[in-house]
Amino acid sequence: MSVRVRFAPSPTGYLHVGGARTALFNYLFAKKTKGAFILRIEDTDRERSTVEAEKAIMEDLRWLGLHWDEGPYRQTERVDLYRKHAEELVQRGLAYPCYCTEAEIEEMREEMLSLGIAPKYSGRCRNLSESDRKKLESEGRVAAIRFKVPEGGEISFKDIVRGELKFRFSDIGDFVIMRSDGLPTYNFAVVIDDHHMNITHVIRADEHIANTPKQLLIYQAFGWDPPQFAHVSMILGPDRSKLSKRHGAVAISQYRKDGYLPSAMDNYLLLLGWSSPDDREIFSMDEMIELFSLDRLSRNPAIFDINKLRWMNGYYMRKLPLDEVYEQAIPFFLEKGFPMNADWLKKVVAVYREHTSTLREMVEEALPLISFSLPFDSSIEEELKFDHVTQVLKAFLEVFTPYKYKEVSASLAWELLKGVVDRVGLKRGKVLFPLRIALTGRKTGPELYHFIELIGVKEALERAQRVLDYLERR
RNA sequence: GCUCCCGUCGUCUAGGGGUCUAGGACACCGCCCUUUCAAGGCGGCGGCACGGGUUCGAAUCCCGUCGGGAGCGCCA
Repeated sequence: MSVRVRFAPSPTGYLHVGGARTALFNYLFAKKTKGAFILRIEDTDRERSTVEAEKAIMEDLRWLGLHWDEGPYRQTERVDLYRKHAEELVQRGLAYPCYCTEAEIEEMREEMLSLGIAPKYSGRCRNLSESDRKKLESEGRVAAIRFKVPEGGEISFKDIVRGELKFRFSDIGDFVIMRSDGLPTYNFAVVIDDHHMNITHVIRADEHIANTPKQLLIYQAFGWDPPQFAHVSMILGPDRSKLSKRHGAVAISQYRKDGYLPSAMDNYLLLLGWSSPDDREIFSMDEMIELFSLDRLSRNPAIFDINKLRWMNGYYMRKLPLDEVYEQAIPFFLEKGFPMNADWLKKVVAVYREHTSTLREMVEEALPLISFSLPFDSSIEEELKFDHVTQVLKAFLEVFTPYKYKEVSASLAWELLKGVVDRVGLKRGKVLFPLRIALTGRKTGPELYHFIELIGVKEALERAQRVLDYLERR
């Protein structure tokens, strides 16, 4: 039987890094085994599910390059299926209607907790007679349906990443499978769907381990073969608790907005819980697919390290084909008001990607190319207070003026700059640094000759002249 | 409280009885390069949670302790 896996987010928020990693693992496994990757939207929580969230999640999955082969299936479009199966269980005596209210259950829960026993459903409605039911219904109570968990015994399964896992029935209370609003609960819908969708492997986060015995019970009740399970450890924040908003950005869309590349994101996520047989860490999507295997999944939780992501993103910015980085950078250039001249912008990318870590940073660094205004910030002005600065500017004007209307390459610009240095007769740094300040208004940036090539000699001369006038007027 | 999961450099990890003086990557520190910041090159710092076993031999196997995490919902 060919592999079929699914990613099943609930559309109650944006795709976060943990979900993205789960999706990635499923995707890689599907591609690796030439199986199918299915997208299923678990939207049975009507309160919190939104179509916006669903769209956002799909957009982020596409951005990451995790394209699904089937779906999206929505659980709210399949309620008849769940209802039918729930009724079957009731008829067979494996499930029963429960009339307890939320308040009553909460009360029981508190009480058990205070008594120091595991808070699970008491089974109060388990053995209701037909007349009891009628009476409760006449009170206007609407029933939920609970699964009847066997009294004694245990259930075990073999997890691909964790090995044999065992649970006692006595620790599991009768759990709701159909809510009083007629929609299935997670534990029920997953099983019905995974079975009907012929899912062969369930790759999901660690936090679902405790749900697995309940799901197994349902498989058993229907006489279905369960899929194989692979429970991946969770992604934690720096304080070792489950990664959440208070740890900083967790939404994939936020990383996109911050100027991260999807390829870097995928690669980094892969390393959070998976390692290659050799020491390699950088993989293209094709290589990931080629190398991925479930048996190299890590058992321990991983802390999300933005630092390494940043490094990796910078690495990808430098290694990826120029055109690809340029494509990704376009929105950032637009946002900052850069002129949309593709040839020129590609040169800008070629220069500025060398020393920045994100697209946003790269564009921010390149801002002096399109904006220049005096006076500079006071900390920058400090650098212009030396006597030799006017001398430097004059020498620059003299050397570059003959090239005012010419195309000057970076290498020619470099030759000319060396001429300026000679003319001033000071050390390179003494000459080039103030010149950098004057032309860019910043202390840092790419090599000056690159900068001059990018803005053109005419613009450079104008800037130098303006700074010179400004200094002399002072 | 109960159940379950997990403990190798600060972080991600390799390792699965001898080849471990524990390997790689990020971060950090230093040096080189240099026109600034980076990038790059070279080098350095740094870890098997603890205690008992088993064994000729344990990071690796077993037990316990401690620590961290998750679950215990008519959320998923």
